[in-house]
Amino acid sequence: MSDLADALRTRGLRLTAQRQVVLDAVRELTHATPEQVHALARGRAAGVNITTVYRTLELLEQLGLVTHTHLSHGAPAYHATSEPAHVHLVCRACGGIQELAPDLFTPLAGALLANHGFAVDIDHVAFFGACADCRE
Amino acid sequence: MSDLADALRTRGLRLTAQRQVVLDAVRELTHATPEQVHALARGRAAGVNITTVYRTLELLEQLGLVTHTHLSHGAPAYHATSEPAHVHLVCRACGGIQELAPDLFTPLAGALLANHGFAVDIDHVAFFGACADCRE
DNA sequence: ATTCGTGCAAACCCTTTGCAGGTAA
DNA sequence: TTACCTGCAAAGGGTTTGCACGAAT
Repeated sequence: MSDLADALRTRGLRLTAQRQVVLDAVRELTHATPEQVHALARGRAAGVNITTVYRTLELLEQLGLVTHTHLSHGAPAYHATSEPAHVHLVCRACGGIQELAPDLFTPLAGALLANHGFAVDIDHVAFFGACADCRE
Repeated sequence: MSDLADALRTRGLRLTAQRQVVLDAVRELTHATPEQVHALARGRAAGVNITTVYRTLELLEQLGLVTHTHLSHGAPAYHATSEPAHVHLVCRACGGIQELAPDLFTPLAGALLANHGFAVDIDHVAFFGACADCRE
């Protein structure tokens, strides 16, 4: 039994082809926007509607199976929680995205919790700036 | 001569009442959305149009007089670059925003630059998570 | 007199909502 | 059978664009 089926079952919700396909798409794509998820999912389950993609992403997030970050001014980026946690470095010049293991970040997260009582959601961390190539 | 007049003059651009009023509004408000800037500015310069607010914010950002951050899913938050740099702690539960001196953050910024060649834009840093009150 | 800037309206993108029919359980 | 889920279409928020008038220089 899959994670999805379990999570749905324990809440009395239904397992549908659309939900399966949307979760699969998020897992395969990295930093996928709702539109990108839609593009992949619609080819697999006979025309999954964009509306359903939005509703399903929201549901999957409540179930704890996916999260999202804001990596640009526009659409949010979704990824599966089964991936290892990471922070994002977003270059404002070239638009490139680097993923980083959260190691460098954990001391700061600890300090924010100790000094300010603030528990950072590490999956939502994105730093904007200029990457090595664009800084020259 | 004001910062604004100088910056405009050196580029052959014109000083208008609207531009003055929009910059003043950003300086007075903290984390102001374009809509909030509009609300304040329109009362001062005989109905500044929302379109002009957007165009002026973009211009002021190019001139280096304001910057913006994304503190929520929706509208961006503008602030004047004359304010001291700070990072933002955004609570996803209550929506509250704390500002923090960047001290805690500078070691990480240094490490990102040294290890990854990435120059973080400190005015765009926002951490999402749960504040002390909402964590209980 | 020349540009540049503004207001208005319409278009645009992304997202949410209302509703009726379809489907998992 | 009975909720729940989906698709469609329309509405909604935030933002951008085209165009002609108006204003700074």
